[in-house]
Amino acid sequence: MEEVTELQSEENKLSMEKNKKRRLKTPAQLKALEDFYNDNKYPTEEMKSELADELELTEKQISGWFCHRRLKDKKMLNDEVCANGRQDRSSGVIQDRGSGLVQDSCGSTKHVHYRYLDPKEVESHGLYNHGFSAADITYGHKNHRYVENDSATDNTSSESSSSLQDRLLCQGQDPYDMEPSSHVTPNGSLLPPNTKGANNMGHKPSGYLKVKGEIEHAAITAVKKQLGKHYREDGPLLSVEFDTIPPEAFECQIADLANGRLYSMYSVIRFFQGSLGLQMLWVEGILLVTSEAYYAANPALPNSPEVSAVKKQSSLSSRYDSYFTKISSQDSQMVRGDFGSLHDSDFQDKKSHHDINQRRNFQSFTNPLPHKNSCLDFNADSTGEASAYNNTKNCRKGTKHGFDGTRYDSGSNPSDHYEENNLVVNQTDSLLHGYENSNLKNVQRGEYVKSKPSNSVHKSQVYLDTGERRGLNKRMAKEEKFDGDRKIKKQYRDPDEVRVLTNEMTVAKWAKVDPLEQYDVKQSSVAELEPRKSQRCPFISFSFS
DNA sequence: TTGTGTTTTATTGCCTCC
DNA sequence: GGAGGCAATAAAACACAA
Repeated sequence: MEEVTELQSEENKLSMEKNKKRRLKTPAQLKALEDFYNDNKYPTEEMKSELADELELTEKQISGWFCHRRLKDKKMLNDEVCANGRQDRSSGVIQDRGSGLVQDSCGSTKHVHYRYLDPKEVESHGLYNHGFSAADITYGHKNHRYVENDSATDNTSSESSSSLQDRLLCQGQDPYDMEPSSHVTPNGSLLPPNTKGANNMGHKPSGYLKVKGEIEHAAITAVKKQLGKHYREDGPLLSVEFDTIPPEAFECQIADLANGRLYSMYSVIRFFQGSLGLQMLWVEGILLVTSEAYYAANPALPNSPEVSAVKKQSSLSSRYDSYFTKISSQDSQMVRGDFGSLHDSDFQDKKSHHDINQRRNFQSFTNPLPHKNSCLDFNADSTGEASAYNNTKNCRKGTKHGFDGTRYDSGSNPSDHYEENNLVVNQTDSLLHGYENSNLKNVQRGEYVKSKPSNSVHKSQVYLDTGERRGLNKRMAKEEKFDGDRKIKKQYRDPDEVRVLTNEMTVAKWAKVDPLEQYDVKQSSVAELEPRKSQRCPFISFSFS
């Protein structure tokens, strides 16, 4: 009898050990579970039973799996919120830290999951924004992710989570990009990117984050200062961090009906970025030029009526104005466009769907060396394939629509011709010599508001299909990255530009750390290089072959 | 090959709701 | 009080770099 009991005990022990030995679900099981989970996160007993039979698992296993799956979702959501919170704090532009968005915003209502917040990431990853806003983090998004997984062969929950996390965390290639879309109210207070952030009000970040918070208040003030009287309390929300130019901006095109050509809006933006060395960013409907030269006001905005008055405050802004003026006045055949229309309701919808991509993509459009960024450079390495699609457009745009007429005093040098893709670029000597000074001129403090761009250029939206767009974005990003690297090397070969480059890089580097210092550095850069500002304002003229 | 970190699975205790 | 869910924990499985 005792032997029987002992034997049973032994069997039970073995059974327990056998059961304790966890067994991985097969891919098919996981797929079925994931599919089911997508439809119903809380299956009933019957469902569990059916699923258990179907998958040859126990109901207990099914229940456990669903339980853990929900936990996983929750954890991932928290992680994402944390990531968002970190990038909010570290994006280096504008943020209201004092509002109480705290580091533990990812904590559950029950427990504070500090283990989900790696302090190291705050210092490392945190500096490289992930480009996810809280709005992006929805169950719908997740569901979509699972749907995608369904199409894959052997997709496990592990892979799905990894893919999402990759998207979240592996976008930090370039420290210059991907600002999240947190917002401040007109008075500068933070609109928490998530409700949990709000729930955690009262806590304050400590140490590094605390410092950041205080600094970014100043950044808000700085931008307000830029906006000056055009800042309206009742106006559109000022983005805490500069939104990147939406991909639609690069996709919408400007039609030159007379010549049967289309020029991308990206061409225009690239032109300003490259030729004028400006960093252009969307800030809630405002095209903001972060080198403090000017910003282009969206005519649709409440403050737009005041724009025309401001643009005359600076000769520099007048120059920019002239660009658009000439576009509108000289080329009457050009269909008039509207920068601001990028921010109409239609765009906003699109924007919400492409937030992730745009932040990711714009990284590639943001040249770390903006003052050397031009379509000339961009084309220099192009092979003529479609990957240079916008390069050509860029130059064409510049040629046909006022770039010639607004090249100020930079004489076109016919000898400097680069022919590529049926395009001839007339390179001015200013590109080679006085280029960086455009920054310096532009950097002068003041309010520069471009006159209504909507009256100057017109977009006729020609959207690529998703796949094509994705491919182009990818390719552009790749090329841009390569181009940027190449330009860095190129620039270092030019001793005359090394100093400027260093300054630029310093600014960029500092900007990642301290947005307030960024302003100081820029100003100091201006002061340091001020004596050279008499050089001709660089501009590039273009002409078609 | 090994150490380390991450993910997944199983178990357990606590809480809430009916 | 039982069922279901959540959260914590442990441990196996896995991935990956040195």
